[in-house]
Amino acid sequence: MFVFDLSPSSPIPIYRQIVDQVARAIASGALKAGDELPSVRAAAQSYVVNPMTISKAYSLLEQQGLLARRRGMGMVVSADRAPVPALDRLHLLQPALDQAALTSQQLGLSPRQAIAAFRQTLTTLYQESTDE
Amino acid sequence: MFVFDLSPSSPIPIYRQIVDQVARAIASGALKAGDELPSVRAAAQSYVVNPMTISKAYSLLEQQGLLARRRGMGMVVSADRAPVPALDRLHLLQPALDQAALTSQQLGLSPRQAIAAFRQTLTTLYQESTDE
Amino acid sequence: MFVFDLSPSSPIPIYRQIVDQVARAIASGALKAGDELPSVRAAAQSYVVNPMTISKAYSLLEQQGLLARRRGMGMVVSADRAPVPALDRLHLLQPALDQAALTSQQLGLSPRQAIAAFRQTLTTLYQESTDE
Amino acid sequence: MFVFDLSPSSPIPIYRQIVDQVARAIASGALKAGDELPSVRAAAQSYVVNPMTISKAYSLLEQQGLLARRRGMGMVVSADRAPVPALDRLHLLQPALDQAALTSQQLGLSPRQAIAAFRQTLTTLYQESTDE
DNA sequence: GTGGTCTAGACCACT
DNA sequence: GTGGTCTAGACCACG
Repeated sequence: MFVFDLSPSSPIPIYRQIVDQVARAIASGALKAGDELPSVRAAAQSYVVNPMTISKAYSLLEQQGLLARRRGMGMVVSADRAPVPALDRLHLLQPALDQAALTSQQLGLSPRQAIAAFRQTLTTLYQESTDE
Repeated sequence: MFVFDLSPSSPIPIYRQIVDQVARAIASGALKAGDELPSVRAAAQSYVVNPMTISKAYSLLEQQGLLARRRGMGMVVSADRAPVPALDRLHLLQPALDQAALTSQQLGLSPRQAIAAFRQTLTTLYQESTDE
Repeated sequence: MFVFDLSPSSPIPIYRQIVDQVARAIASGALKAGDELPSVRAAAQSYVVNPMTISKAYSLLEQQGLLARRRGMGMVVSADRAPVPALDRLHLLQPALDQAALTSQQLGLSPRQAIAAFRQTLTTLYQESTDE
Repeated sequence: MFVFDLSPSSPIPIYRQIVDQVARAIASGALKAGDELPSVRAAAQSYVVNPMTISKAYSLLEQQGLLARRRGMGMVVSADRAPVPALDRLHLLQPALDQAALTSQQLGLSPRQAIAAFRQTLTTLYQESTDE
């Protein structure tokens, strides 16, 4: 069963965190067509969140065509979704890269410096997840 | 005169866009002590923004000690601000890098791919500003 | 044996689709007194539907007096049902017409356009069923 | 200012009624780009509905690109929406026509009868709105 | 059991 | 003033 990683204190609304995580999990293939998601009530209890917050996230994902409702039987990953090819996944990363590049430029840093810092950040992050 | 780059449709509030851009310009040395900023009225008119929004941004920058209010003469960059050393500027870049790295990981991309895409993004951006 | 035309993805609940179709078939004379309906189990298997859904639909039809339960032998169309006169059948059509007319008006279409489109729709539909 | 026609007793959820009506009004040209909608609070008070219900409808319309948020200044009809050509508006009517045609067929009515009844329905409805 | 809708009311952010 | 988010809790429809 899929696990969310929610930060209630983050400025990003909870429902948005859920939407983003599910969307990325589908894009990366971690969630496949037909996979079930935690029920609204179960997720609400697990993450100590109001059921409506979970429901709102699921509804948005349904509208995007990523999830499908099975009446009375919960939500599943939509059938018509192939894992997104790596090239398109890079597109999903682009906004974050644009932001970082712009900030770097406005700070007067060189591309060399920015890339070095990004490499360091990536290394640390990916190592953490390997450690677990 | 300093020029803002504002996107009303961005999820980042307008006043925040202003604050960030001014702060970075000062950190990078693009804005130096004594440099004048556009008046609230002028900026509001130029960028089709509510004057209160400009004013709020200036007030925040004043609170941070980056700008100083000269009565009847608009805002100027504070005198006591030396350009921030490159090492500290990297710290200002870190949040954007964290976001990009996290997104990359959730999309199932390799660090190699992410760095290559970031290098490309930087190259394009820095070239544009050279062209002008 | 009577055939249902069920759309699991339709916003109309499955049990309602069944009820409506059987009721209309009886009204039009397509189903006559004594005609048998598929057993709950058979229908559930054929249409990949929860048996309770079929059962619920049959129960509703029984309540309306359209179907009769013969113990151990499935459901049959009630004996006391004469085909509904055409005038009354028009009444059963009215809600669908009301909906179409209202939509047409809200879209700013002329009655002329709406009727032309409806005629086209009917022609296509009736032709299809003749072809089979 | 745009006026809704809400039926709290209808099986169609209130937020859906709002979404449909606004979408049709934009499609028909009754609402034009830049037109303002009633504020969430004002509408909630006028129609004796919870503000969240209005807000939900507006959010859905924003997602569809029909409405745009002006931060702190309410919702307006999105700028990039030309009135939908009549041909496309007929497409929006099609589902209702399909439903009516199918019902008519299942009732064993002739196309002639169905069209006559539809014409009558349209005439009554359009006259009513002229009378007002 | 499942999700959907709605309410009442609180708090926050933006302009 | 504007809309957005979240909660707590009720009720409904579907399978």
